[in-house]
Amino acid sequence: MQIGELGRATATKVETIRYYEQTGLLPPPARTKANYRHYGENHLARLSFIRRARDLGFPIERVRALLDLSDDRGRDCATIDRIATEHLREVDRKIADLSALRRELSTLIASCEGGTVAECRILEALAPVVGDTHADV
Amino acid sequence: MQIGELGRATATKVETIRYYEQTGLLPPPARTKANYRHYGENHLARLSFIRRARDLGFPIERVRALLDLSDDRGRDCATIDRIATEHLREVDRKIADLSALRRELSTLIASCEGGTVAECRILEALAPVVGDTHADV
DNA sequence: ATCCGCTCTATAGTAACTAGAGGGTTGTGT
DNA sequence: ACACAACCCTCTAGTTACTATAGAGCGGAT
Repeated sequence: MQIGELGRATATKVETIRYYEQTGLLPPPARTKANYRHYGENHLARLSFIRRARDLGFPIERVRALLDLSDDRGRDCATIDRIATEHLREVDRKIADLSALRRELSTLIASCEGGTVAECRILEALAPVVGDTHADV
Repeated sequence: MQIGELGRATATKVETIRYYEQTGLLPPPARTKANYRHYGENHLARLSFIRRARDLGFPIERVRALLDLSDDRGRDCATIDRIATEHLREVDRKIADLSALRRELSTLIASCEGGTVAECRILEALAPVVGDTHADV
């Protein structure tokens, strides 16, 4: 598979793929004798993961950490457990936020179908956490 | 509330808040006579929404569209319905991806507790959609 | 053989912050 | 009253994660 096809399969611009290779997120693929990049299934899986994780709001370094969980065969369970648990907590937080947003969007749509432009509480779906005075990311 | 306090309450750097004001995402607040920005509850709610929506991977323009749903009192139901339904679809997609990732993380953690560093299928959680040859965002 | 659409490298530009310089303000301590 | 830390201000420059452009090579179809 060449770069354009990989791009289409993952909704990624060709330039972005080359950028990921530059920054070491995607391993350099084999080259044809015309110096074209040649990708396989493993690249497809990895790039798909990167793109979708990015779409979910994980910064590059967090994506890299998730990929490392998959790559590093030689790490001990305690370390893997700690890192995975951390990620799990963040995933749960994101799911909770999305569910709240989903509920408000549904309500909004339902009230529209009912004919009334109801008061929109969408902002309250992602309301501030009370008492969260330190709130470091 | 002044800018630093608002920043702490929403885990946002002061510079970022001023940047959001510059770009029109956050309305300019009142000023004290020393020219300090002075914020109220509405700013807090709005900024919280912006930050959390950004954390969920929505680009600024999409956040703006969501905020407009909340702001624009004068729009007809058909328009609101169309936009909200679009957002809902994306939210559902994100929830599905996060749920898959959550499942794989849980499996990984469980296998660790079982003592074995099991084969990690985390990459497959966000595997490419087969036959998705166009895949535009 | 030539055209069109792909690929290559290298560099410059954009979006969304982030950090720093240089300077004013406000609350607390003596 | 004065100092001093911890705020705030504007303005500008730097960083991250792409995105676009320039200039050139490859490769299947006509």
